[in-house]
Amino acid sequence: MRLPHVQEWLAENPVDVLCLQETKLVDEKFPALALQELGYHVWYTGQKTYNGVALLSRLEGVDPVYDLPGVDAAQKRFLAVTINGVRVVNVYIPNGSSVGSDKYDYKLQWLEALQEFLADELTRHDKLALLGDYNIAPDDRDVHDPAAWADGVLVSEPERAAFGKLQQLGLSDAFRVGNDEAGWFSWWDYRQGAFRRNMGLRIDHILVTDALRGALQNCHIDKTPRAWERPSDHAPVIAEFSL
DNA sequence: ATGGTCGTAACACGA
Repeated sequence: MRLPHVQEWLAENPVDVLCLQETKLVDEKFPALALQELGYHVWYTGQKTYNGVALLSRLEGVDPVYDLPGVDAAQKRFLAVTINGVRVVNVYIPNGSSVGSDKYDYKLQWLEALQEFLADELTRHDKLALLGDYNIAPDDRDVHDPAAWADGVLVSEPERAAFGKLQQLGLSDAFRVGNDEAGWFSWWDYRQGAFRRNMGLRIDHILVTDALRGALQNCHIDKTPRAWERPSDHAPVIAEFSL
């Protein structure tokens, strides 16, 4: 976790809720105090070197869940907390490595388990947001070079179908509520000067129920921290609601 | 050209 970057970003963007993925820290090493000092309640579940998710909130939260039922609990990729009546579900969906690999099969299984979890949660929560690193570019507008990426991991039809099933549960892609343009990305490879050349993918998303969609004021991607020194390869997605 | 970068960790691996 790049704590100085989180602190610097929050100073400019004092959001009510922040979801982090790939913290890559065991819980004993999570910088809870530094974030509490900024006025946040924190929840986190992590492991050494890989995965790890965290959730920050200015308001108190209840009913935390630290594992997605039905998948390997050793991989820390899931964290749900209810804040101000909104069920916030933070996910780090598996990357999948390459189409046809064991990791790809695991990704599709994980997405199936996520759909089942959400179908149940949605019976109890009118206002729900599913957000994080999905490792899926929903359609070709979300890919800098669709021909080069065709059928590869992050864009393959089964992955996009799984994303579609999440939408069919009644969830809307907040970014697409107000923007149908191609060429807006949230992740750029470290190689080949990909960020400078805007060779990216939009794989980080905020999906919301209709009750939240009605309160959505705007949704955008902040490319600023991707240009910082030693950055994350992702850029934050920001959604604003009037609740 | 089946490459390239990054971080952690270890001389490889996952992203």
